Amino acid sequence: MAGRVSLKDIASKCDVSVATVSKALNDADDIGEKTKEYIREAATKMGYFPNFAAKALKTNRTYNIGVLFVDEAQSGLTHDYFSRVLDSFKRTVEASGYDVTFISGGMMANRDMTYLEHARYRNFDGIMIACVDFLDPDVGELARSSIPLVTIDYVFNDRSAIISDNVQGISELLNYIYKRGHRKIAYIHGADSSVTQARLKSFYKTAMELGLEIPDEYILEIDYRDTVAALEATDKLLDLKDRPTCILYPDDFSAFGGVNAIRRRGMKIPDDISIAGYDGIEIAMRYSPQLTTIVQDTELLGRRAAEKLIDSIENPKTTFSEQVVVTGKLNEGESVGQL
Amino acid sequence: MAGRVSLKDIASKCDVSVATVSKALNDADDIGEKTKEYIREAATKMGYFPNFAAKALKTNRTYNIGVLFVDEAQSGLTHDYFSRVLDSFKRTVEASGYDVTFISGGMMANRDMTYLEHARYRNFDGIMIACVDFLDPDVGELARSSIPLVTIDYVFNDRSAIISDNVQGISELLNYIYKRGHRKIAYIHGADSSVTQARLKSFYKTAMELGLEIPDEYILEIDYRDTVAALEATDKLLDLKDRPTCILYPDDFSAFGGVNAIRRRGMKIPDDISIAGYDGIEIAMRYSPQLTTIVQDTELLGRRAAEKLIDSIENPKTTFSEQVVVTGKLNEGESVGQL
DNA sequence: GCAACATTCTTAAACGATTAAGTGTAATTG
DNA sequence: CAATTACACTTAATCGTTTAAGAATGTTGC
Repeated sequence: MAGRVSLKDIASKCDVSVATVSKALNDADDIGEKTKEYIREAATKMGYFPNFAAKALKTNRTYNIGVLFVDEAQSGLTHDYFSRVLDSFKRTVEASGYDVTFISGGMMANRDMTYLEHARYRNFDGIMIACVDFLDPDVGELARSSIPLVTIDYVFNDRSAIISDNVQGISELLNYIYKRGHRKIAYIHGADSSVTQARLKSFYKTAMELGLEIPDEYILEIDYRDTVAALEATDKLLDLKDRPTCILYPDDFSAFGGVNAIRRRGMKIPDDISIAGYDGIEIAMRYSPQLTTIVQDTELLGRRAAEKLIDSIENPKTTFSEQVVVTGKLNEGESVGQL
Repeated sequence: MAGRVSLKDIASKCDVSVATVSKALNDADDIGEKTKEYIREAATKMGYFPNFAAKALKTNRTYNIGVLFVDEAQSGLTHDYFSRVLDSFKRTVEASGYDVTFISGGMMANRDMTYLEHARYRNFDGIMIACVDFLDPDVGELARSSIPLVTIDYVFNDRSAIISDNVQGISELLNYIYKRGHRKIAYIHGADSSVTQARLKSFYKTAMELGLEIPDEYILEIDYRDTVAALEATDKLLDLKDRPTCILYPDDFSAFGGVNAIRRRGMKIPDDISIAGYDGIEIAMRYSPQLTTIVQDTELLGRRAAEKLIDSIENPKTTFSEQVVVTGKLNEGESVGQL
């Protein structure tokens, strides 16, 4: 009700010094039990809660975590996969008393700041980076700073990272498709990145293990989440004399682009051709034919990232950098037919 | 490189007082031009940027905006429509030097805070509320506070709000469907809320204007974004002796649930039955048949919300509360056939 | 009975900025 | 030329906390 109540107000009300009030509320051990009780009671009665800025100024701790989250494709928060990771991350850090603030580049209080400057200005206790162009020098500068940090799906030299197990995912997916009788498998993969490289490598390795021949024209590259490019790439594959019987897409979203191309020709999934996506976005699981895909454990990815980050904030001595791998789960779905 | 540089450091380096440095950097008019230049130069050379906490403590301005964004359906940030609004909001406020921090309820620094307490603790300059249960008493408490605030798609007494024009949207959609020759139109609407009420009212009004008969069994209620419920509701409609020729869904997402029910029966869209969604989420625009839907102008919604909020933060005297209505745009798509 | 210690509180400095009020010098004015 | 004004700076208080160091009181040990 009243304007903000400060320690001073409580102090005068209780006839003690400001220091006593501060210590009482922080449960210091040089304050008597009865005094503590008395002060605490008055504090709640007066509706006191600490002034964040003052506390931050003095303690150099903000309980605020900066999140760098700039979709390369400019689709921002709309990217389903990372949105979920972020959401899980947010819930976990909040449970430990941290807030989440977005790190922005560009203009900031009429001054052009780099990500690092912004992070230092806001004095974030830690930083999470996801879904950005990791080759951006500004991002690199941030990663080289001394601020506790965790990245998702990208490993910076000697910094903690949570990465989804793309090797296992592709391998499991490919094995499943093989088991369903497919031998002619095409892979439309995403644009170059560490994730793409891991997947491609796993694809070739698994194919070799299975004794599969993969002609060069079965491998195409498009941008992630580009339904139009996916449509065109699919058309190219369907135009081949020796058509694949199954097509892998970089992500579920672009798989939908493939579906369009396939439907346009009057072909049916999975009867005439099989497809598989990656990520397990909600709509893919709900739509029919339900997509065969690797469901990323976004909940776990976000939570692990949060846990790791908080750990390195609160125990800087004992915490070491590490890469945590989170495995996805095959959703068999209905889009890969039995041959 | 060095630890943080403070005004004091610059002051001693430049042989002036701290006050002079502060004023020089803030371009006060009682500092000589050459001195300003000299100090500014030293400041950049030393890598100075202000300490946010100190500034906030003194000026009582944080340049931080709290966003309350709790999906009722627990899907958090994954809600496509609001994610986009938030993204646009974020970009706009950042351009004016504000940051965005999530307001969380529940645990916060080992104390259970209400939204308002959290907002006051962080000293947000302003607050944006979207995508929450507006009947939650905690949300109401926040709305009744004196902090500048803007809501999206809900109007609190005497507070600014940005709302999408549901009346116009439904009307335009229904008129289009009518023009395509449909007379038997069913409406599966969302759960009760101000948005739902506006749409329903508009639906009935427009139907009356067009002289349409809407039997009661054509009107069903489900939760928003519930594909399973949408599937079941669709089945109910398709089981009627007197089937509708077109079905409206609460949102694009649930429309996909309807598509499943329809496809399951071997029926084709729009040949055997027509459907329409609402929102214009990305996948709906990319998938075939492209959904007939009202595309919400999420970019504008977010931007207007940001503009309004910043205005009321920076010009508290001259700014008045108002409700801004943002109209959507009909996407004709391919899911409503010509009869 | 007095040094030593524990307990509980207070004093005061500090964090890094902003800003009203004060000071000293130079320029203007009637 | 004395008085006023303008200019360019400094002093010092302040925002709301934390925390090291000091002080007052009571307790213990020998």
